[in-house]
Amino acid sequence: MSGLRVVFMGTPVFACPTLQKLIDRGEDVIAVVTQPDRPKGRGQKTVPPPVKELAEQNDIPVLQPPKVRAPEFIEVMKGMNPDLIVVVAFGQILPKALLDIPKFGCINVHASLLPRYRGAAPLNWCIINGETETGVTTMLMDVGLDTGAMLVKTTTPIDPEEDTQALHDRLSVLGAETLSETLDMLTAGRLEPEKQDDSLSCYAPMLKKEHGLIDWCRKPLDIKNMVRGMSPWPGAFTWLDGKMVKIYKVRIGETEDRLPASPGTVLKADREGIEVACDGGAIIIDELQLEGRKRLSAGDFLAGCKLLPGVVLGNREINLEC
RNA sequence: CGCGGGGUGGAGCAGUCUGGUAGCUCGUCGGGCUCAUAACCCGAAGGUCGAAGGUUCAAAUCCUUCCCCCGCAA
Repeated sequence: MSGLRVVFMGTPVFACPTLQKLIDRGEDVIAVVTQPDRPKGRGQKTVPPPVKELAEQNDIPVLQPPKVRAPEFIEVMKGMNPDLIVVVAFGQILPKALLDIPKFGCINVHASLLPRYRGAAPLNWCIINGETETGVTTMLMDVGLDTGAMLVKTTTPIDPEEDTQALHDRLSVLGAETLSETLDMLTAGRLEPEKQDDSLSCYAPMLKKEHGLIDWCRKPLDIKNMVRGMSPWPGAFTWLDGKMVKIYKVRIGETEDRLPASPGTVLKADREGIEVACDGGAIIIDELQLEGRKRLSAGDFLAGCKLLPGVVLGNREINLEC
């Protein structure tokens, strides 16, 4: 408990543990700002952001401005006279007029080791690029995108088998803890903001669906990392029989000598998995999902779909009866 | 009413258009073969075909309504 008047800004599930932490600490969370309810999912039903639901459960006033840079919203925020604004995966850029309002500024929880992986999708890109370590950084926000001075940094190793979902769940909790630590230091007057070295920075842009298309011409390790980084969303995929197939889990095949096979060719398909040729080796698919169907293990998938060696994946044309 | 696919023994699927004996690949159980096996051979059990109503001599199949799952889209 630091007795701070805090406004929390965040939107998805990732932000919830941090909001919960603020509540548990007994901070005076005077308002929660989140994105407007939006049509989402099958049926396009309008649903509230996860952060909104958590806030309402705790009787915290919720604001959902379409644009936080709107002058009217800035005025509302000024009127609240917050000591601090905590921002976690909010989804909108905060203008200087907003950043200048709180006495202690705006603190952001970012899911990477800054200055690496600034931007919207740090978790995914860390895994896609095969990083072995990542973490959470809290920073004092400035007008740039994730360029503010760093406050507290927590690192954690990335397991070679970990996918984005698992990392997401871990880092969302780690983020809450890191923020808590940051607040402790803030109230103790021990924070020492450290400027980011821009020359070491890189960006993690928002993922698009196309990022998930598997290029079988790449190395086994690259493909495996890509599948991990895309799971569960947007999902790595390839084409089979003119249908989209999502690939959720793969292994790297034995790099024994093989007859040359063009990338994407199914080498073997049995309950052990579906082995597919790629550059310099093979990838074994363990878990996949045909469009409109359930997510299945390779064994279950093959029980109902005769997938024979020689079939080539990825070229979006019909080449077998399934 | 955003678009589309699907619910059939324990798992995954075919059969539905052109109503008429419940099928396939596995799994399970029993037996056999084998030094041995997740391999192979033989046999068996196991299903109100998502639910309700309707049409019909007869419905997994045709008509109506409802429930659930999933891909796109976000």
